[in-house]
Amino acid sequence: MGASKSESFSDEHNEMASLFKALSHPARIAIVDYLLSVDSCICGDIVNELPLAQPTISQHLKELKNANIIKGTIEGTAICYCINPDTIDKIENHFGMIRHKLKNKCC
Amino acid sequence: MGASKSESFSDEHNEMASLFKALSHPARIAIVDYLLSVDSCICGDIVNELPLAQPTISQHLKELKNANIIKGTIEGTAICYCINPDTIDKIENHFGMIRHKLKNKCC
DNA sequence: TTGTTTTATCGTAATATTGCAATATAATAA
DNA sequence: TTATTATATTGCAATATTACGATAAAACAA
Repeated sequence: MGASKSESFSDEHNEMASLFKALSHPARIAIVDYLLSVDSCICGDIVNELPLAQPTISQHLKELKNANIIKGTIEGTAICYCINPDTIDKIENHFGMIRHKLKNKCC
Repeated sequence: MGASKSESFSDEHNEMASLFKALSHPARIAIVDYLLSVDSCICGDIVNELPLAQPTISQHLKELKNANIIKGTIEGTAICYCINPDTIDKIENHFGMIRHKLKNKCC
């Protein structure tokens, strides 16, 4: 085989796995970090910030967009990218649940 | 190509990406969830909980162990698995940083 | 119109992941 | 010793990901 048996798992588990998969590459972590490092949204200059070719970055941005981790709005010729706080919330809530359950355990 | 250019990114970005990669499969999310769902550590019955063959689960457990997300201690014939709270802390701190930086932004 | 700039898509090669049967290993029991 | 039980490893096929050159598309400028 090779494909993951996602149909065997719950929607919740698949959804969280998809979010983490979107964050599972250093280039995508670096993109998120860069978007956070400036005060406003970033219009256009992400390609110059990373040591990857433009089509590769475009592909990584697409994955982050598909996972709703970032949002992109067209501004003339460029595209402005921003973090989507709602998705950050979702991930934080997941770890809040983990933290809560860990309190009841012996480890 | 195909291999990710991890040497081009910072240690911090690579480390976070590795943690998220370990959580990027629904079976591994389900394993973590199961370990959290009982009051004590789990000795042995993870294989019966998931719709995957024993070698596949062993492989997923290995990845979670390599990422320090779970710990395993030998108990006679079985192995007891537990969540490693330190790694959960590390991930939570990362999102704490993201949350902090998001407050200074316009989105 | 033509040219420029920015981002997306296509095509493809290199590499990684997923899943499992078969087998091996390790600890205990009989 | 020989079983038995629990987990790990090996080997391989199927599939997914990563990266990038070439090219396309979209918006604007001259």
